[in-house]
Amino acid sequence: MSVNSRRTGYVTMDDVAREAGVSRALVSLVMRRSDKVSPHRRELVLATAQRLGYRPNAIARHLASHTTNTVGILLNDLHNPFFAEIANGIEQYASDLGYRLLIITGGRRQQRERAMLEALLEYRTDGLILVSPRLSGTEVAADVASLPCVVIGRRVRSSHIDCVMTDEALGSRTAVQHLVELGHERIVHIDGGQGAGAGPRRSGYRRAMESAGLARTAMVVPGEFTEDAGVSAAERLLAAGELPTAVFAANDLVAIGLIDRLAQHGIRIPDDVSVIGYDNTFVAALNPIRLTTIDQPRHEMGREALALLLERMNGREERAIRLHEPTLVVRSTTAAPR
Amino acid sequence: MSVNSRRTGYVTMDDVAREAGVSRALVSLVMRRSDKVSPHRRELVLATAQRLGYRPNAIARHLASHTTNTVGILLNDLHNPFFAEIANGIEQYASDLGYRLLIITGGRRQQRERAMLEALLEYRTDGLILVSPRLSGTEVAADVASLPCVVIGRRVRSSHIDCVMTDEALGSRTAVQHLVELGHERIVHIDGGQGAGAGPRRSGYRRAMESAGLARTAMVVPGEFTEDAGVSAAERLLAAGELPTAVFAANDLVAIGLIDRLAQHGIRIPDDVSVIGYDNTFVAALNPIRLTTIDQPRHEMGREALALLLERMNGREERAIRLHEPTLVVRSTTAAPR
DNA sequence: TCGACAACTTGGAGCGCTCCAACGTCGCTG
DNA sequence: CAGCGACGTTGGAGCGCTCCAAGTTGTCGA
Repeated sequence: MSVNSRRTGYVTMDDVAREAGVSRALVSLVMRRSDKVSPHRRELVLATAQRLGYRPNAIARHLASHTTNTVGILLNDLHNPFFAEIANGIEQYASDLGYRLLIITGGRRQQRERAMLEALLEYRTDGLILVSPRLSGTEVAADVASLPCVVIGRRVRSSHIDCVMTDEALGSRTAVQHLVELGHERIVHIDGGQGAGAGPRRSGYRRAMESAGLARTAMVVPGEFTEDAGVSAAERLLAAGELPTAVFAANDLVAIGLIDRLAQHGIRIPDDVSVIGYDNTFVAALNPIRLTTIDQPRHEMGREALALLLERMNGREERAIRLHEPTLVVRSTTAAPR
Repeated sequence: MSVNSRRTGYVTMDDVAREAGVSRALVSLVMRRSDKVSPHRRELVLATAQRLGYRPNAIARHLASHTTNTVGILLNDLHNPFFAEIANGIEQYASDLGYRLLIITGGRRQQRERAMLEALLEYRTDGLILVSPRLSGTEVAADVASLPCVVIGRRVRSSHIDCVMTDEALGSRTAVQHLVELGHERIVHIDGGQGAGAGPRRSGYRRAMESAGLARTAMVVPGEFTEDAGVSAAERLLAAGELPTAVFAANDLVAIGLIDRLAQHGIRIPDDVSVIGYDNTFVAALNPIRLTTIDQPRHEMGREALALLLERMNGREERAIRLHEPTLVVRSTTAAPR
């Protein structure tokens, strides 16, 4: 056993080189699949590496080459299917390209998100994708400075950060229009509070109601992006006495919580109240639920974020904003009012 | 601007040292929060680092210190809530401890899982957590060799690999017993095919049926861990003519697919057929679904896997197997047969 | 047969950090 | 006032790899 492998427990490039009787540089070339190595030598090196159980050390490679082949991802919350599906989209494309993902979740608190972002930056990944970050735009921009960076789900005004978003205003308008076309007038919006995208959805709702001539019946119930918030909102509506004929929920989870509580009170969906969600996560598609909702192409958005990142790495300087068009998915929770 | 920062675009420890008029080693000590630095110097260094915008390079640190403070996670599929919830459990504990997670998903194919594991190993993470790997136990054992490793969701017989599992046989028995106690006799099992845990659940079902004296009515419908498999199974049952009075599905998704298709045929759940799932992912708890199921403490399992890993890193030699007790969660999809 | 030119190889200088032996300094003790 | 720890601090030798300038071969036409 060589000196090195005795030290660290790992076989190193030096070990392979010594054993194969070639130089370390040659082994390096073989490992990097250079075509400047004669077939004979290549085979010799590969066979030796195999025999010794050599595995390249990515850490050392990264340090020496100043490139990591890794993209850092800052997620809000793995638990939320919306984020998981975006991550999945990134992941699949990345692994096709031979990129690795370093995933860190920021958790609910802004404070922690900052710490996590800080940690992520220490890894010197080739780029960064932030999914619905809670941090302020200026803070993000300052932190990531020179690193290629793409933000998903929010607009960040900084010339060196790209954004992948959906047109939230259009999404809201589409939702409201769908309900209006069915004949609804009393349409309530349950919002997403501080969450990313909540603001634009809320104002989109307001404008859509106005342009439909329904400004006077517009009403926003404060919420959050959770099922519980939907339950609370339902209770609030029930307590208020007269129910609206339709509800536009900030996301699918809110819609589901709402529907459940209303159902418990004998209110039928969509007969008595129509409900539309947002995101079209796989949960909305589940058959016992069959929620009408606004689709965001999560998979595609993840994929595109990575694509933009690669463009940046390859030198693109000008800023890119990708605005996806949200689309209406009609299922079983909306119908004409009685 | 120093030589270094001009080269790589980053401020290095040398830059800070030079600027502060101390040695690089001192800066290193400060960055590692050593208490062998005088308060005066510490402050000087920190202030200088702050001023220059210095951020430690984790890559270099890892190479020099032979420890990464990072744990590698190999997940089957981020999209499946079961895995996402386990990852979430690991993540929360890890970030409390200051550990990072390098998450890689193996995807469906075994071939790709092998490549991903290989890639993960190159990162020389301090440890490895494999969640329901598809690779054979011997292959896993050979690959991870000397690295601390914990497998979740499956038994791997290798003295240097720990396992965190639930007692699948007990889970199956619990499910069957619940149905038997309600008065069911014709209980069918839809299995998980090749997936991790499918085998033990299947045989657990068989044994439970036997000991309930129902061996003759036992029947296994081949499936997979997906909603679609549940749909197919439902069609198969419908085509077979006489329906069982109860179904034990391999997991929640299968149960949901099954319920949906049966419902489409006018079959009421649980009035006509009782259905019980497995996993108790958050989907099962959603109110429009309210699936009776067997709970696996996913969060806790993730947490424990990491805890075991840390023990290994701290020198534990003997093997640990943690067997969690699955528990019955009764909701609205099971009842006495008519 | 010789030189030129490919095609391959190689030594060595880093990458940015950790770690350790060694080196001041000091305030004290005898 | 020499001698001695204790405490801070430092230089330098790596960690395992990449990358490049500088060899070393081999081939081929003149």
